[in-house]
Amino acid sequence: MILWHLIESTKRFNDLEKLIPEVSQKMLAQHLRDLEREGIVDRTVYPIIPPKVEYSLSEYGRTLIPVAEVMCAWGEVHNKRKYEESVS
Amino acid sequence: MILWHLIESTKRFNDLEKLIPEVSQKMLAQHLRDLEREGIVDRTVYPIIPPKVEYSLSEYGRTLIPVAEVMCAWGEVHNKRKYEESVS
DNA sequence: TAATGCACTTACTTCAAAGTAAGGGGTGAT
DNA sequence: ATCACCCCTTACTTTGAAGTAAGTGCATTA
Repeated sequence: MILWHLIESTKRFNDLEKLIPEVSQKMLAQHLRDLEREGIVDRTVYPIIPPKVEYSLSEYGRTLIPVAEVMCAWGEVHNKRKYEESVS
Repeated sequence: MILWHLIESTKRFNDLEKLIPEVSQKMLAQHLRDLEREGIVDRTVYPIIPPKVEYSLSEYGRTLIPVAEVMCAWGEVHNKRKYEESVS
């Protein structure tokens, strides 16, 4: 989910919070830390006030894009199928 | 995991139990039921004694194969990377 | 007669992941 | 002087997923 938004472009913490309101601050921070530790996202801190922290996909993280896309594509078909099921 | 083994061939409940010893009977049964309800696996019961129940990927389930493969491929690269990290 | 195999289900327990709520540190705006 | 913004962290609670253990039903085997 987080990654999905970072594919599009670099995002700030606050941006991600707004884009994914169903995830709490705690979880967002934790997952971002995990992704950073795995080297999947890059974290850039600007030492200004108010603070600004940018997250982006690392080169390594970008290798996940095809994986995300194939999963997403399948998910859409799956949803469509379930929808058609509920209609009929 | 379950699906991964079913890609290869049709399997009986007991086969899956032996192939994936780290998952309990309960979980296996539950996941198989879920997968069946989603139409991803087919369940064939042979009314013989002792009972025989076969699970296989449905046509729909087979659409997941490319997804599983791309995920698996990425996972291998990820593991390799982590291994090389731990060596250096 | 008792034990075994197959394919589960059920009841109870445990544990980690996630939710909730609050704080903190520093500055700029009201 | 106080509030708000930004990016989190910490402490406590809750929830749901999975583990464990036992039971079921029928027939063959020892």
